Amino acid sequence: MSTRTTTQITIAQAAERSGLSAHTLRYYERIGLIHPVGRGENGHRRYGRDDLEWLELLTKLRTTDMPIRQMVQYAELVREGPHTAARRRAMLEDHRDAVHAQMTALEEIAAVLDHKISMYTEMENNT
Amino acid sequence: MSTRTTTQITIAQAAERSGLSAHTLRYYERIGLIHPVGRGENGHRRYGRDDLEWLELLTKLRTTDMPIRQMVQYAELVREGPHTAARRRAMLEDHRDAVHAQMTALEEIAAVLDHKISMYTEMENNT
DNA sequence: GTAGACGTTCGAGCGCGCTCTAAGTCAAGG
DNA sequence: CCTTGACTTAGAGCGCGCTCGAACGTCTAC
Repeated sequence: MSTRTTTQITIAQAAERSGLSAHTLRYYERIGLIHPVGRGENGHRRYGRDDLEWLELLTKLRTTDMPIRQMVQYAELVREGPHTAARRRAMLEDHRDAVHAQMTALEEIAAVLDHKISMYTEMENNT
Repeated sequence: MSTRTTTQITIAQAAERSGLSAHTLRYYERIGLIHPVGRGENGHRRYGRDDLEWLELLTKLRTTDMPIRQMVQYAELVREGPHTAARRRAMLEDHRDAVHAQMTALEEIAAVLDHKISMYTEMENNT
């Protein structure tokens, strides 16, 4: 029998590893973005491997501007079980498309910036 | 003598062409993001070619997440005259770098999403 | 001359995503 | 014992970027 003691860490450590603040971690839990995390004897939160992986996904989605409401929805689907897999995949696909669109826009604008910058450089040389 | 009557349009038209709301246009002017725009005899704003071009730049900077404070700073430099060109170029370069960083992050995450999506697809097929 | 569409100013309000405060619990160390 | 410090909760507050409302002015058509 394997006792499931998978590297339980404190909220401070989880904060440091995830790059989020302890405040934010509690906030995420409150709003249902994180499944209620386990507690130690003293009632303190203990974060395990899975929690950290989940946080990693969350931060990826956040940095690509997925709205929190959508992330909550995704989290709910995960909690509902495997039969929601198709819907989850659809959400990820939608988001991936959004990310692609974002990238296209960025590339276009980067080009415009390069153009403007070189115009400035030219101006500076022609004086 | 050329009379300077360069296609003066109303705020509603400027809103439509720029994709911003009239409310937002006035707001941008209030906070110094747009140099005070000309007025018709009735006191109504009249937007010209230059204004529209400026708006176009603004929206590009916004969609690439340049903070409004920074854009205001840039606008101030423009108003101060040509001797600020070097500083303006520096700002654009900084922002271009930020955009590149953003793009890199997006690419990385898009890859992760693709991976997760294909895992879901696999799951669905193996049942 | 009056309705209705469009414009003006000033200031308040809002949605998002945190961020922080206050008040309390608990454990370890001096 | 008492302090220190990491944790807990509930709820208030904040910065950003708009967004909207109220009250009023102006132009056009009927």
